[in-house]
Parts: sequence; structure tokens; C-alpha cells
Amino acid sequence: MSLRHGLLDLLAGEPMSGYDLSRYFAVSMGNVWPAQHSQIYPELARLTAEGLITQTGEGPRGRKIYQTTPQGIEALRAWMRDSKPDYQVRYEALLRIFCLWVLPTDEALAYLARDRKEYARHLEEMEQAIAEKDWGAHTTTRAARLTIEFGRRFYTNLVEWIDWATEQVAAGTLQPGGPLPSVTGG
Amino acid sequence: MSLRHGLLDLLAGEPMSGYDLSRYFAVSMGNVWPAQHSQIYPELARLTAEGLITQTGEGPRGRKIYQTTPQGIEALRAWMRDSKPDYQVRYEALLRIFCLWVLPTDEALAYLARDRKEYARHLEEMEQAIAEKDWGAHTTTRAARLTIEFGRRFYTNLVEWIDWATEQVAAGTLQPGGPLPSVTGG
DNA sequence: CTATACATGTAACAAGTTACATGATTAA
DNA sequence: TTAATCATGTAACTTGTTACATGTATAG
Repeated sequence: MSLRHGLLDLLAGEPMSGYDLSRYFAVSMGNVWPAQHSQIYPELARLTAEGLITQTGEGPRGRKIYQTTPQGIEALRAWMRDSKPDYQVRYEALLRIFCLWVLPTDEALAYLARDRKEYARHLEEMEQAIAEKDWGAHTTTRAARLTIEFGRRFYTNLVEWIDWATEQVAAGTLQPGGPLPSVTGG
Repeated sequence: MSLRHGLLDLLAGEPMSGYDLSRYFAVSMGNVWPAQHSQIYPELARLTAEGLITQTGEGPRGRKIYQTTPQGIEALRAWMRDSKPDYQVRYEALLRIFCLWVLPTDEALAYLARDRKEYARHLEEMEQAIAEKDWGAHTTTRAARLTIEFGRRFYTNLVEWIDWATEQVAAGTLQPGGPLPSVTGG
């Protein structure tokens, strides 16, 4: 049920096509709920059939522009009010850190360096998004700004954490008999 | 493929049953990769068939104790070396913040207060886990400690962020024409 | 003796991914 | 004219969730 509510939210702020939406699900909203176009198009058809969105225009190459209907907004509100949030996080890249002990120290360090690059890239993306977009335009974008701010802090945090982890691994934490990971350093 | 590697990791550190594993996937490892017992038991059967784990003991009530085999560890190593991490995060509770604009300010504030309680609870759990467990015992637990440390920082960050978000919403950010979310305050 | 926690499994369904399939427009 | 990007869709498969189903040991 998450995908459809993400779609209802985006189409309530700005009318757009499935193609546009799939780009949103690859960046901003995709930072907390990724989705492929193969999942988006059938969902748009379902939402249209249920009257929660409507096609309000078209463009070149068969492009179809959708918008959330008042019933769609009401459905979104009902979801926010009547269903409990799912607080579970799914993050494969972090699961892998559990398994880092299978690699020798040099490979583990290279592994963390690659991760760091990725996180730094995400952080840059977030900062750019914050700087570029007009977040005051609608209530939808102001709410989005709250989540984006979390994203910025999240990636800042990840970079700091991975620098700490790198120090620990460099100090030999992953070696049998090596020192324990320590937060206070040393 | 993530679940099986999580299982291989846990069963390499300490021999245990499917029941024990399902508890790990509800807490520590479950913080980055949740899984239900209904997914774990069939996977244990598959891993056994492939020789990546073996049953090394049994207990009361049909309890079966498994352990990762050398081939299993090699499979885990191959996964870490030869496949790219998936950096996508899935977090429904954060997706919902995108939709916070559908609620009037008072309800939005109540919504954030509930979230805060949840994050504070997770943070406490993390801190307790860090304090209680012997993280130096094996290389597996030392790697786990790296991830747990991320968890601690993650939930600290969430609590700080939600306090910020609460201020913004209280200031009227979600009202049409209200002020923009601002990081520097005011 | 009864409730709770331990313990393992399967079945039906829902959600998500990867690959396939096709075609239009635009810029070099 | 040709490559890249835009644009929409479906099919096959994998993964994950919820519900069903059963039985054992332990503590009060």
C-alpha cells in the first residue's frame, strides 16, 4: 500500500506522467521508498480505475499526465489517520557490514572506501536538491522538505559513521584477537 | 539473496535454531533487514540442501541447531567480493512524512509525537544492546558492533531530526502560506 | 491444569525486480 | 541517419507478509 500513497502524494502536488513519477522514485521519494516504472504504470491504472487519480492531459510520445482527485487526497488522509506506520528499515548495504569480518583488513578497508564514496555522493545530491528546489511552493513540498532534511542528516551521519568504522577496521578490529570497536577512539 | 547471507553470518558466529534466528531478525540484524520465521525456516532447509549450513545439534521441542559450514563462509565471502551492494533504503515511516501535509497542524504534531516515542524506544534498545553484549567475543560480533553503532547514531539522529520537524510544524509550516521549513530556526 | 513461551513448518497472497517489448521525439 | 532519451506497457520470476496449522515444555 505504500507505493500508491507515494503516488497520490506526488500527484497531489504537481500533475505529471508515469515517467516523471518514476524519476521521483529514483531520487527524492526513492530515498525512502524506491520503485521501478514496471510497478508504477499498473498502479496508475488501478488508481485511475478507483477514481483516486485522473488523467488531466497528454503530451508527445503518448505521455499521460495524471493528477490526484479529491477522493484521492481523502484516501491519503485516511491512510495517515487510520493505519499504523511501519517502522521497519530495510538497508542491504548495512546488512553487509555485519559480514565484513569475512574479508581481510585491506579488502575491508577498500570495501568501506567504496561505501563512503556512495554516501558522500548521496549527501551532495541531497544538498543540491535542498538548494535548487523551491520548497515553499505548496504544502506538499514543505512536507517533502522535512523528509529531505532527514535525508541530508542521514547521509551526513553515514559519512561520519563510516569514517569511524574505517578507523576501527584499520586498527585491526576485524582481526582475530584484535581490539574491540570503541567509540571514544584509541 | 540478502536473507540467506544474513543467516550465514549469524550461524557462523554462534550455532543456533531457526527460532533464535527469527529473534535476531526482529532486533539487531532486523534493524537493517527484517524477516519473519515463515521466510527463515524454508531458507534454512535450502541452505542445508546446498551444504552451506549443517544441523549440528538438537534440543527440546524439536529444536534444531544449525551452523555455517566452511563452504557457507566461502559463499558469504564470494557475495561480499563479487556482488555490488544495494544502497537503496526502504523506510515507510519516512515516506509518510511526505504526506504529513494532509493533516491539520494539531494532528500532524500528534503524529510526530508518536514517531518520536518510537525512535526514542529504538535508541534505548540500541544503547542497551551495546552495553549488555560481549562484542569482543568473535570477529563476527566485532563486525556486528560496527553496524549496531550505526543504529545508535541513526536513532539519535532521528530523535534530533523529529524535534526539529516538530518545531517547524508547530510554527505553521504545513499551513497554506505558512513559513518555509528552516534549518537555522526562526 | 492452564496459560505462556518455545518451536517448526506450510499455504495463499501481495509486493517488488528483471527482462522483454515497442515505439516516438530530439539532438548531433 | 543514428544514438540517446523519452515514454508506456507486460510477463516471468523472486521475495516478503499474513494467516493457518500443529505440537512441546515450562512456570505459576
